[in-house]
Amino acid sequence: MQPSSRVTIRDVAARAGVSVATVSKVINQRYGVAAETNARVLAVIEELGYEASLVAQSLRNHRTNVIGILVADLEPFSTELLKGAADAIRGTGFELVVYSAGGRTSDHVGWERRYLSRLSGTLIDGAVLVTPTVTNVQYDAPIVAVDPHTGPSDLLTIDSDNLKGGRLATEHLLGLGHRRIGMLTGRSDLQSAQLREQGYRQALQAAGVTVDESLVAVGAYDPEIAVDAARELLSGPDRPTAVFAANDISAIATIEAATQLGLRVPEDVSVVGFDNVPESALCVPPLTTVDQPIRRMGQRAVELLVALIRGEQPDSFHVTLETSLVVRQSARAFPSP
Amino acid sequence: MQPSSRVTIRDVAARAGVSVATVSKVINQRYGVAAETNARVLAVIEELGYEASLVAQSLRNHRTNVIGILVADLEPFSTELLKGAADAIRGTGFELVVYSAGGRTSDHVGWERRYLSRLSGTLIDGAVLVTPTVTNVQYDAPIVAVDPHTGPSDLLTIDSDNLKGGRLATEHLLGLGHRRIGMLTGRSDLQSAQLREQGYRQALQAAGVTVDESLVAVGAYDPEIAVDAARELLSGPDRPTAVFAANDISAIATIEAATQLGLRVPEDVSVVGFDNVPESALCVPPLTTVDQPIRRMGQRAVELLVALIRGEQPDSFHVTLETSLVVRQSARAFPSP
DNA sequence: TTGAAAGCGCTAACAG
DNA sequence: CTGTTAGCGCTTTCAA
Repeated sequence: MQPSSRVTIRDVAARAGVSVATVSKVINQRYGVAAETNARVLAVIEELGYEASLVAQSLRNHRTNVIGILVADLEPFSTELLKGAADAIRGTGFELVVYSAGGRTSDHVGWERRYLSRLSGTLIDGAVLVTPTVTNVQYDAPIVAVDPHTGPSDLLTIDSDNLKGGRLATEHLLGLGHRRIGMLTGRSDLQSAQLREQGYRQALQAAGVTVDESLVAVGAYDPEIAVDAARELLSGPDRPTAVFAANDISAIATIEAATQLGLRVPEDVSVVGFDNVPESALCVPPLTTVDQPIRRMGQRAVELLVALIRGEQPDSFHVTLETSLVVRQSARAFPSP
Repeated sequence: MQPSSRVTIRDVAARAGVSVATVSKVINQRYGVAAETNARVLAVIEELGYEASLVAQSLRNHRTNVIGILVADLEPFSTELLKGAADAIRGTGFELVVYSAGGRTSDHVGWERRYLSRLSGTLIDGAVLVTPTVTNVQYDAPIVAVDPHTGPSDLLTIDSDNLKGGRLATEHLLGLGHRRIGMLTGRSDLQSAQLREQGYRQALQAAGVTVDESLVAVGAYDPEIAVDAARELLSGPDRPTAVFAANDISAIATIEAATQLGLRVPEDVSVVGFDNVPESALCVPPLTTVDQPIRRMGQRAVELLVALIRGEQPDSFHVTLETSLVVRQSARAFPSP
């Protein structure tokens, strides 16, 4: 990158024959600039194609009008959330920047603390944290957490009714006649994962089915971990006839594992997922899953954050949206008719 | 936001009883710091939870190791691309930041020039431009364009075989017996839109069908514009029996418009889309569409950009990936059997 | 081995 | 109305 090729405020000032302060005033529409000077500076700005450096500006001003969305990775869930966030940002006057920690969060717990430290106060006025790995990120800037970490926290949070969702999925399988129902659990540090598992256990218990712990394996919301765990789960002689996976990614991985083992879905194993990301409809067979309104969660998170930044009192500290069952074709009656 | 609550290098220096310069050296692992001092500073950094401000750093250093992805909006196409970009970024040592112009690009042509000006040189080392609205963004930082603007350009570009895709879609419809085939075109400033339309025209011509210009309407890749255009197109007494929409979003909008008009898809109108975003499988009926490998495009774009930033010669200046037809259920034989 | 000072691009007081 | 100056948080000479 050649030095000096970027147009700075000094270039504009020099070309217009004024000081940088004057140019700054023109840019920020401050009072005290002669109409003629104003016009001349504006012309030079146009001519040179000058735009103020966001970085330099935010180092001075503490308000930047950009909000950050910090995600562990860019995968179906987080990108779906981004669509909702984008919907909500329009017309607010804020801009959106997304930071991705680049997956593999396992080897870097606390990435959001790091990112927040690096960005907040400068660059962003507030942040939405998606599936954070820690509970307490105390910062001066407003923060909203989506699908938060377990444990008590003073953060504002958005989530969906994971407990009910877990129950719904399991009850569906029970209703189809399954009794040996396995579960691929999620990222144990997230509330959502714990609640989905709890819903699973509650539903089984309510139906008088004892949980066989050998049928519960960790999928960690991760496709690779899930595919291994699912293979293991489905390999035994006494394998489950149905599997509830804690998210769609794991459910898809389960179908993959089943296929590798020569098992057909849903004829030999039924699979139910969680999330209802668009990919769940693409998979073969189309996935029966629990819908959580991901886009709406992204929207609410941004709305809440913007209100906070504007100094308004939030009307609620924890928002929980509804979940519901979406029946497609990956689960069917047992024993097979 | 309370002032002074952010931990800065000065806080660390004060607490460790050294100068900021020394702290900086410790952070950057420069030579010339006593082992003992080093340890003490490190301890304070840990204690205070200090992280260097990305903004301040990048104002000084011209290298930041972050690359930017500039998108017009966060919708199915761009988010799909992001997934590929995220795949490619792992292990490169670069971080990813996504900037969204917040849709409604129509009222702001040249958003990417503005963003680039605001970010490049500071904050990002290079950028991927997704569906840019202008052709010449000359910058000191490396740039790769995905689905580029029309007209000659010196940018490195990634796209897919849009001409062939347009032909494939139209030939499929012709093969089903359709002759009155309408088209909902895309954003006319993008090469992809022009080529898809050209493919449509070529296929019709090759089949000896004259293009009825009243059957060609502008959808602009935009759901709202598309739904209106589709309604118009399908309202006439002499309506088309099939519509090729320039992207899946428009195709889904077409199905919506048809439904509003009391027309069934595919019984009364066949619809074919373009992109094969996950949403295309979710729609009712599942969309027959042209697949372009969006994730792979995102991957290639990032790979190319990283190579460029590292000063390597790119092996190619324009990468065009394959397109293929995906038959689902939104198009069927005409006349209906 | 350490620190003082300059400066990245910008804005805000304050003088002129 | 305009320019000078200081400083945001950081890194990098250069002296001490």
